[in-house]
Amino acid sequence: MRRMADSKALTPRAQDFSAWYNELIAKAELADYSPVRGCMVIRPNGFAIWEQMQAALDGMFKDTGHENAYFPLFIPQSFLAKEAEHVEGFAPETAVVTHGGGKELEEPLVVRPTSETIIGSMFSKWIQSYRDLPVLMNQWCNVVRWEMRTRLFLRTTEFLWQEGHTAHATEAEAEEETLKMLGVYRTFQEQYLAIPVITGRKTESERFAGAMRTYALEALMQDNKALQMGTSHNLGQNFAKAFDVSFQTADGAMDHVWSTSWGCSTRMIGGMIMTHSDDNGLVCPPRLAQRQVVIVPIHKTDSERGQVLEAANALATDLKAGGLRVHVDGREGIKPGAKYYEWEARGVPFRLELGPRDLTNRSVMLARRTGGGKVSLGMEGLAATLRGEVDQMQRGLLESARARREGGTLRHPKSKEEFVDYLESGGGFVYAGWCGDPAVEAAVKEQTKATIRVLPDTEFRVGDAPTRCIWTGQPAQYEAVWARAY
RNA sequence: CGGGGCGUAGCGCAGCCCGGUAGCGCGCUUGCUUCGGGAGCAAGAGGUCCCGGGUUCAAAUCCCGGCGCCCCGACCA
Repeated sequence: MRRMADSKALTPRAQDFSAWYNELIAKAELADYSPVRGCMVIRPNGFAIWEQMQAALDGMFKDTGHENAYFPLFIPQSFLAKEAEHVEGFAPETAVVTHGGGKELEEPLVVRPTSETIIGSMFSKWIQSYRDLPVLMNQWCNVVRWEMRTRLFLRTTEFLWQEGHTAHATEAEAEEETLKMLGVYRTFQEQYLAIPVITGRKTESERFAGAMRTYALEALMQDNKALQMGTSHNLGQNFAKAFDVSFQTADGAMDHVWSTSWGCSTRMIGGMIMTHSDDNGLVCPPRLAQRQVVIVPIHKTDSERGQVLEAANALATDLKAGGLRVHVDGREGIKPGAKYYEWEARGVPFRLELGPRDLTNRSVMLARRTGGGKVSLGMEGLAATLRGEVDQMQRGLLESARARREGGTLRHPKSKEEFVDYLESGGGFVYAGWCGDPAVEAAVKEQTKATIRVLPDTEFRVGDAPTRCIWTGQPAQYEAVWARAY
């Protein structure tokens, strides 16, 4: 009995975080390995989460004036080369198609690692006047980056994402857009994923290849490693110049547009897993759960079964009308306990147990995936009660994730030794002064494996900014957040 | 690309050292009994032992050569 229980349980996080992560994904049936190295199959349970994310983000993009479009998978190889930094950054990780229809192609085609180039070439056709601006587009698509080492959801050769691409008449407008979308991501990640993020600027070493400035959102996972949850780039006029995206201004002059791009991907699913889940399996924030409530009917005899199932279905109908996503698990031949374990592993936020005793009492047993055991509830007003539970769990997940992050954060170490010790002993974010020298970044990485995740926005800082670089003791140019990262 | 590990039933593994009819657990199918925290019994289905050579009367097992995957390091959403 003991052994059987063990064989069904996940490796505990404390024992081996990486094994736990992989086993959880298998057990919750979120994804599986493909026959092709480095690629993943997203299974229905995982894809449903992605669909919830897409729906929420897509609405937010449209609310901010963006339109969806679709640009092709294949990009002429020469396009990448038009922006010097861009080709240097992406060439090593592209997949290239050399043959089609049994013949060698005149020009090889790159499978898109991102679409700035093809979009730049199209924008140059479509944009003539300042009256055409701004152009605010987004596309949902797959991209391919030939990675050396992969990990389900966090880094795979092919992944799903959205990439927003915009063109503006002025630098200020482009910067505003870049920051606006960073804010949209932040709202989404806090309100839906329940993941607290730090926003800020990337340093030169982590700037997007071809961008003028890159901003990012960084979250801290349960193992105290940082995960980049999305990026937003002010591309300046770099791609506009490379692809001649120019327009006539109101006073008749010619200028190149200022463009932006921003993206976030299925990696967020990995971030969600590593932020909230526990040794029993996935914990899915209720706003993103395809099934917020699962009803498990309990019965002994056939007549009970009929009655209980009927009541369960009626309850489901009622709750659905009340705006909840509900599933009745009427499978036969599986004991209720087995169903409990299964739905817990899959991250369903709420379980309702409905049996003969409940029918007599006009009650139902509620079990929460996080934040408390079972309680008996009356049937009256249950939908409203559960909507309240959804909100409460959603807030609770964000709050506890924020508390955990702050617990794993060191602000302003007193010495270089304290800084290094913290990073080397499995600590999370460290806020410390930085003189701005890239060589310091490299040296810190060499010794501690930690990098500057972000130069944080003001609101994430506490107290007076450090005056000295933690590494060199020189005057600090920036306050930086350091961590080991995925 | 460097280091480590592993390829045997859907999944996890044993068997290999010491060659001789391919096994165990979970899962799956059918039936009966069960059902408020991972059910029990009974009967079944399911395998080119990663691939290709070689040695041998005989290879999952020994030898040679490939391939693949996972984990740990250098790059990356």
